[in-house]
Order: sequence, then structure tokens, then C-alpha cells
Amino acid sequence: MKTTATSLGLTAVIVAVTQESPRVLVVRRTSGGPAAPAKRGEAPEALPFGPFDPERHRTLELGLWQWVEDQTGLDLRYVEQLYTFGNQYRDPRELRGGPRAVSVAYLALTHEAEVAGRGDARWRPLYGFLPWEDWRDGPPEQVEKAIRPRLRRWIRQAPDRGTRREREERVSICFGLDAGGHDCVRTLERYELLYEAGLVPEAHRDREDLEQAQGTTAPAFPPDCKDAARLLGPPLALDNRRILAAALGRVRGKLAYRPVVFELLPSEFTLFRLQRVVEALAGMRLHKQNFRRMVMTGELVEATGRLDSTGPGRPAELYRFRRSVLRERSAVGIGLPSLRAAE
Amino acid sequence: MKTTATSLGLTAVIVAVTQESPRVLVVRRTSGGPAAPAKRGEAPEALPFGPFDPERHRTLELGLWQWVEDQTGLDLRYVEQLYTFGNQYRDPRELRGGPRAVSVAYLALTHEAEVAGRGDARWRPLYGFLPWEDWRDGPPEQVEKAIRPRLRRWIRQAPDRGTRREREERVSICFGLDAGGHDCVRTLERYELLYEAGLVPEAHRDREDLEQAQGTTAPAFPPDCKDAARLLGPPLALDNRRILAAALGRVRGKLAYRPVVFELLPSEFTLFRLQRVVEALAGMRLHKQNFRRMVMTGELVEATGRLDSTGPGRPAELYRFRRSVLRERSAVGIGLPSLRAAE
DNA sequence: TAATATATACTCCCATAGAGCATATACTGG
DNA sequence: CCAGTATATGCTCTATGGGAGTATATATTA
Repeated sequence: MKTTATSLGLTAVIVAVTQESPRVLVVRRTSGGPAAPAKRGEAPEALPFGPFDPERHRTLELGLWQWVEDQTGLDLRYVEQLYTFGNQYRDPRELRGGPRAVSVAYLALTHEAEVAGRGDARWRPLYGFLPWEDWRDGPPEQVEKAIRPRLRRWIRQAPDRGTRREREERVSICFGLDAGGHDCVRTLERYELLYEAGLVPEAHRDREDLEQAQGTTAPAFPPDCKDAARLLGPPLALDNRRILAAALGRVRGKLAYRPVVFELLPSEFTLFRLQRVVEALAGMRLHKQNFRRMVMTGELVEATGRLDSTGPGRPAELYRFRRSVLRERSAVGIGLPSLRAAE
Repeated sequence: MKTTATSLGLTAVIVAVTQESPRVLVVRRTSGGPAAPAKRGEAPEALPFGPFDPERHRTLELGLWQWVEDQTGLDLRYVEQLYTFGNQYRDPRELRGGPRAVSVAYLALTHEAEVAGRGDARWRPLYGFLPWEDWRDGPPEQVEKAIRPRLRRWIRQAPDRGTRREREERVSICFGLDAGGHDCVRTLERYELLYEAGLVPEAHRDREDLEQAQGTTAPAFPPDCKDAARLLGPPLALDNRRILAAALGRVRGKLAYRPVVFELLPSEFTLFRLQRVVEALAGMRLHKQNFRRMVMTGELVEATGRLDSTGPGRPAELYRFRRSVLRERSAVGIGLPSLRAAE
């Protein structure tokens, strides 16, 4: 139970958008080795992970770049450091004498077309792991049916008045119907709330791991939390779902002031497709005419003259990203509204 | 020259604002030990640093919190993870067989009054280390006199047309006079530009360290770059000035959408003082009436009724921060304009 | 040829931010 | 006591951009 060593790794959240649906690259976790027993059926999927090797990697980012290239054959279009995770027991092997697993997580965007992963890597719909984050068709049913009622009970069950008030605040900010509507960028806050309230299966999993290793017993979550957990998507290994939530929030935030969407699109695209990709990431619908206006007046794109005639309706013009905006203006991006029913 | 191990540490950028001037806590670097020879006069100052100890620290953030408390006696008001730095040779001891020094940097804000540091810790004016970042009295003279001309030459000396164009872009974005004016948030980009162009002393220092250890010779910077370096403030140890630049950018960015300023102020303050603190961090002047309006209509503060009669002129009313805005609205902060001559 | 689905253009309205003017209230030195 | 000055505070004007709606154009499909 005593931990002395630290291991440093790199975790990659690799995102693409295909078919108007954000995808994330996951692997069947093999790094566990003999120390990771396969209990409770199948081993959960995990984000691509690799140890950091100072001998081979001049920088952390290059390290990530290299082993992602090696393992998956993907060429990443955009890479950005996300956060460094080092919580105790984030890897349960620490409970059995393993080292503290610190991991630097990176967010990477890649081309929509490039959906080939070598080995056991495969693309999964991102909202499969965070179903409460997709508001494109209005509030997801999980929010109203499974999440809100249980969070209300979680508030009621607060041990004292202070925490109760605090819980009310957090729930209101994360899943509230207040003024300003839904803030699509607070993905991490929402995930952490669900974790603490036990609405997400890994909350139970982590607690059970801890109890088993330490022989202690923590106050149990209400039984129907476990039912709810089934509605909220399969967990990823370790704290990988937390990392994914952080990554989604980062992308969404970045959309507004950096033209990162274009890293997810082919070099030529229609405005409609651009809008669909933004909506897929933002998890919300945008007003079509205003979207076009903002893209055009912001001079983010330029027309190619060619047309795209696939699909019904009037053919759409093909555009390409104007790289030069980057030096012309400092904060360029796709402003996200606070979410209204659009179209 | 072969590195095999990795060491994980925590670096703290602790910021306060006193007398309308941002301060940062630095220490005389002692952690070098016998392996760090004191060459070139005095050892440079460094940001507070501590190794990460998984035995004592449940999370990285708690670890930082604890040893900052231990070493300096400061109680931090706000702590946020900044970035994890792990570039090769960021600690020159790696050149002599030391481990790769990876450090998780944190940004911390604390109370303006609390300027006592135990041991060898002391407060320094932040803009002493980043003098080109203070635009409160218009463009700093270093920019016009020392930086711009040398950057222009750096552009001319580009080896080929492509890098030349790229350098032009970067200089224009960082120190340009273009539309939109000066973007106060791009502090890290500016620092990295100055580093690459050799305008900052540590660029020479690092290159010399590398040459000495490896016996190689890199193409030299032009001689007057070293002169310029003297104008651009004293370096900090290692890559600490880069970390400081990143931290300043983060604070400035955060100002706009989170009410972090209040962590730097006493519980009661005048609106004028609030404005001065924001200006100090943003490094630019704000329009007074509009600032008051935005603070008032945003309901960020509430009047206490009391007056502050120190100083000349009509006494100002004292206000306090309305904590409840945090749950009422999602993105609250002080909007920063793109910099115009104000007042 | 009608129905339909998409693309594109244009208008209206309002909230907000930037900039400036004017007034109120204190302290200072004569 | 009064002029001068420095601050606080209130108000106006205007440009801009975002949100929402309406209307028209051009293709495919039945």
C-alpha cells in the first residue's frame, strides 16, 4: 500500500469527426499485463497510452507524436497539451504497490477521412462515452430521465446545510435550466459532478477497488445509482473518461477563438459541412444563416469556384480555409451561442 | 550524455499585486547542489520548486499547496494547473547525466497584502522579468528600441524564403502594429519568439551550455543580440522565464471570463483600485467609465456603504465581490479590449 | 412538371462595448 | 473663504455584431 515511485506516461485523446459524429480513438487495454486481472467481464477500452521515454523523446509533445505515429499510423493535424493527471489511485495497480501513475494528456485532432488504426485501435463515437453532452436534438433524454432526478436526491441527501447549498449550486450550473441555458464548455465540471454523485459506473468501480485493497468500507451510493450508471455509457479504463471530458471541453472552448475545426475537415468543404462539424463538436445546433455570415465576414474561408453536387438540392460551393487569417487577426474562431433551439 | 531517468517536480508561479504592480515570488536557487556550479557571477533567481512526492501528496495540486505552505507560509487563494514542461535539457544538469526534469507548473494567486516569504523567498516585480509586457504607459521603449529592429534583422537573415515568410508572420502577430493592436494575452508566443531570435539572455546561456557539454558549435547569434539581452531583464533559472510568460498569459486570459481578480484584492476595495489591479495584470489601461459600468451592470460587486477617504479627491465607495454571481451566470469576468489609448 | 431539399441573400432588432461629456464631492494651498 | 485639482459618478451617443426571421435561387427526384 505504500507507494514510493512515480511513473510518467502520455495519454492521447485523438478526435476526428466522421458522418457528423465526433469519434475518439480507443484501444483494448493491454498495458496492464499480468498485474491487471480481467474481472467483471471484458476489460474496458482505454485511451491510447504510452510511457514517456526521455531517451527517445526530446519533448513531451514529440514523444506523443512519435508513438501515436508508431502505434496507429495516424498523422495528427493538431496537438495540444491538455492536462496532467496524477491523482492517487488513478491507476488501481497503485493499490497493490504499483507506482503513482502520472500521465500528461494531450488533445489531438486529425482528418475526418483517416479512420484506419493499426493493431487494436479503433474509432468510437465520442458521445457514446459522454451521452449527456450531445444537445443537438435538444436536451438528451438521459439528462431529464436519469440524471436530474438522481441529482435532486443527491442534493437532498447532503449531510449538512452547507454542502447542500454547494451541491445545489453545482447542479444548477452544470445541468440547470437557468438563464443563459446550457454551457456546452463545462464538460469536465459535469463529469466530475456525475462521478461524485455516483451516477457514473467508474465511481462504483473505483470505490470497490479501494475497499477491496484497504479493507475499509465507504458509505454506499444509493442502489439505483448503479442503474443510472448503465444509462450513462460504458466507462473507459482508469480515469480516461474524465480525461475525455476535459478534452471535449477544451475543443469546444478552442472553437470559439482558434480555427481548429479546419484540422478536422478535408482541404475543400461546403459551408454546410463545416457547420455540421462545428455542431458535432459543440453538441448543439447553430443558426445557419448567422453561421454563414460569421464565417464569411470573418474571412475565415475563401471560395474555390468549384461546386459539390452530391446529395439532393442545389449544389453547394466548395470553400477552403484561408490560412492567412491567422496572421491578420489574433482571435479567430467560431463564436458559440449559449444554445437556443435553432433552425 | 545518455539520459535514462525522469524526475517529476512541481513549479509554482505565485502572483500578487501590490502598489499597482504585479509581483511574483522567486527564490535563490539552492536545489542545484554541488552539481550546479556557480558560474557567471550570481546564480539566477528561480521560481519556487519542489519535487513531487507520491507518498505525501494525494494529488499534484495538493502537493503544490502543501510545500508552498511549508516553505513560504503563504496561503494561496487560487491554484490552477498551468502546463507541464519536459523539454530536453531544460535543466542543464541533464547534459551531465542528470535525469530528464519534468515539471508540472501551477499558477497561484494570493492576497496583495501577504508579502512575507520565509527563507530566501522574496517578491519581485513581475514586469522586471518581462518588461516588454507592460503597455500601461503605451508601448514599452524596449519594444521600439531593442526588439523591433533586431526582429526585423532576424527576418532578413532567414535562411530561405519559407522561414522568412513564417518569421514575418510571427513577428507581426507578436509585436506588430496591425489592426486590432496589441494582444495582451499572447505572452508565451512573444517570449518564445524572443528566445528563438536570441534576444533574451537565456537563449545564449542554453546554447553555450549545450556546446560546452557536447563539443558542437551552433551558428552564433549576431553579437548585438547579447546587448539587447541586457535590456530585456534578468533571466530566471532554467526555463522559468518561459513558465512565467505562460502564467502571465493564463492570468490575462482568465480575467476575461472568470472573476479571478478578486483573489488578489482585500475583501473590500474601491472600484478604482479594482481597475488598477486589472490594469496591472492586463498590462494596459482601461476606459474608466466603461469599466465601472461593466462591473456594475455585471453585478460582480456590491456596495458596502462605507467610504474610503484616504488619498485626495472625493472619497470612493467601498465594494465587495458578490460571490453569488458564480452560480448565477456561467462566464463572468472583466472583458479586456484590444488596447487603445484610454482616459 | 411539381415537390423537395438545399444554398444564398437580405432585413430587422437589440444588447453591448467603446468613447466622450458633464456633474458631484472631497482635499489642497493661498 | 476660495480657486484649483483630483477623484467619483452619472449620462449620452453611436458603431458593431449577434440572434432571429423572410425571401429567393438552383439543383435533384418522383
